[in-house]
Amino acid sequence: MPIAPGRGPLYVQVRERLIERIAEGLWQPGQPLPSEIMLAEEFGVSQGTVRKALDALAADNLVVRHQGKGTFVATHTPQRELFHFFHLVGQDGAKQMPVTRRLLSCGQRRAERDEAVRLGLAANAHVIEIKRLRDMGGEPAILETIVVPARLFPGLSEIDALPNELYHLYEEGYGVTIHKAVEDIRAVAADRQAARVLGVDLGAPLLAIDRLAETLDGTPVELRMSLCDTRAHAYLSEIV
Amino acid sequence: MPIAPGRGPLYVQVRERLIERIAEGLWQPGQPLPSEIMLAEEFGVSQGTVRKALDALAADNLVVRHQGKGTFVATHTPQRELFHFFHLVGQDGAKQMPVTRRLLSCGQRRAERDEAVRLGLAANAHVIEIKRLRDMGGEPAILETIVVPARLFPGLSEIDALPNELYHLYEEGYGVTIHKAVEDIRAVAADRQAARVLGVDLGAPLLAIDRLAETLDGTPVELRMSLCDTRAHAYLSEIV
DNA sequence: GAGTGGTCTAGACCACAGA
DNA sequence: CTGTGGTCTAGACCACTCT
Repeated sequence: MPIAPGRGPLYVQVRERLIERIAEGLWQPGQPLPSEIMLAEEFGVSQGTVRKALDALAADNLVVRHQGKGTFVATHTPQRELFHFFHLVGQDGAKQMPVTRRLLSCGQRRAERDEAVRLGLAANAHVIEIKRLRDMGGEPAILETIVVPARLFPGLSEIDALPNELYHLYEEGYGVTIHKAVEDIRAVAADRQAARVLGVDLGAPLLAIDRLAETLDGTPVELRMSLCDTRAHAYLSEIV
Repeated sequence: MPIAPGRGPLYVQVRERLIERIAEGLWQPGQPLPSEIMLAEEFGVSQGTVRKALDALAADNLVVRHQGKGTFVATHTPQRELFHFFHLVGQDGAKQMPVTRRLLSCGQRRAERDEAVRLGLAANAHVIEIKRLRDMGGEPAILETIVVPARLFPGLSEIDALPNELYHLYEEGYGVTIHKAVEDIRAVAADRQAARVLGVDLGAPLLAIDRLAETLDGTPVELRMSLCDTRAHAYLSEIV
C-alpha cells in the first residue's frame, strides 16, 4: 500500500506503519523485517526514506540492525533486560544479575482497586501475584511483588520454576513484549515481612521501586514493587 | 581544515571536531554555529554529511536546531533544568519547581578525601559548600548539600541571593556548562538535622540522591546530595 | 557472487525566519 | 527576497554475511 501524501513527513508515516505491524505481531520478535528495498517498493518511497524510518526505530530499541544480515524485531535477552530494565549496582558501580533466592508465594486473586485502575482492568478482574526474594552478590537484597492480569498469562501461576528474567518468558510464552516502563521511587520503612526476609531491622529505610510496564501499544501489563536494601547497593540513574 | 580520510566514517569525525570546539568554548552557549553549507565547505564534505553530524549532536542535547534560523549551542534554561535534571514529581505525576526556602549555610572549606577523589582535586583543595532547604508545593521536601571546586567558582560563596537553578548561574557567571550527571539513589534514616528541617521523625526513611555532574569534556564539577521526604513526592525514572 | 545494511554525494524542493 | 534547516530522491561505492 503506497503512502498517501499530505499527512506530514513520509519517513514519519513509514515509521508509524512499521510500528503498527510490529505491535500487532505481523513480524515476531527476533524475526527479520523485509529489506529496505522491499519496503521502499511497497510504500512507494525511496530507500533513503525507509532508512530514516528504520534508523528511528533502532534508536527507540524497537528493531536491531545488522550489516549484511538485515533488520530484526528487538527481543528480550537477559543482557538487554539487565542493562535496560535493571538499575541496581554494587559499590563499585558494576551491575550484577539478581538471582531469585526463594519464591515466597505465587497465585491468583482478585485485583485491588488501584491495581485494576493502573492495569486498566475491570474492578473485579483476576490477577496473578508473584512474590519472591532476590539476592545480589549472595545476600538477600530485593523483596519483589509482581502483579499481572491473569487473562494475558494463562497458566503462569502454575509454573514451578519461574526464570530469573520474566520479560523473556512473557515474550516467548505469552506473546507479550514489554517495551517501556515508568518507575516511582520512594524511601519507606521496612514492615515485618520485609524486615524478616531481607534481614534488616523493623522500620529500617528501604528503597521502594514501583514500576508500571507497558507493551508497545501502550497497554499496561505488569505492576512490580521492589523493596530494596540499599546499604550495599544503589539505584543508578544516568542523566545525559 | 579538511578532514583526513581513513579514520572511520566522515560524519563521526565531523561530529567529534564540532564537539571539541563546543567544549573549548569557541561557540558559546546560545550562540549560532556556522550554517551547514559553511561547515561542509570548511571540512570538505557534503552538506548531507554535516547534517548527519549535527542531527547526532541535537539528539545528545548539545545543540538546538531551528528551521529558518540556524543551529545553536544548547543552554541551561530553567525549563531544561527542571525537565532534564530534576526528577521529583507529586502524587499526580506532575513536576513542580522546587523553591529554596532557606539557605542553611554557604562557605569555603577543605575537601574531604572522597570529595577530592570524586571531583578530581588535590587532597587539600578548597571547595565551596552550599546547604539549603527546598520546598515542593509549599512544604519543606529536600535538604540539599552542594559541593563544588572553589577554583572554578571564584566568589560563589559570597553571593547573597543564590538562584533557584544553579546550572544557569554556573554557565552564565563562570562559563561552566553541566552536560551530564550520574545519580546514586539510596534509602537512609533521617539524622538530627534532616529530621529537624524536613519535619520528620528521627530515623524516618528518606531518599538520598547522590549526584556527580560533569561538563562536556568529562570534568566532574559538582557533587550534590539531596535528602528527600518522599511521603508526598517520588523520584520518577522512565525506561524507554 | 548475491543480498544486506552503512556511508557519501549532488541536487531538488519545501517551510520558516527575518530584513 | 535571501538564508536557514527539513525532506526526499537517485545513484555510487563500501563492508559484511551467507551460500
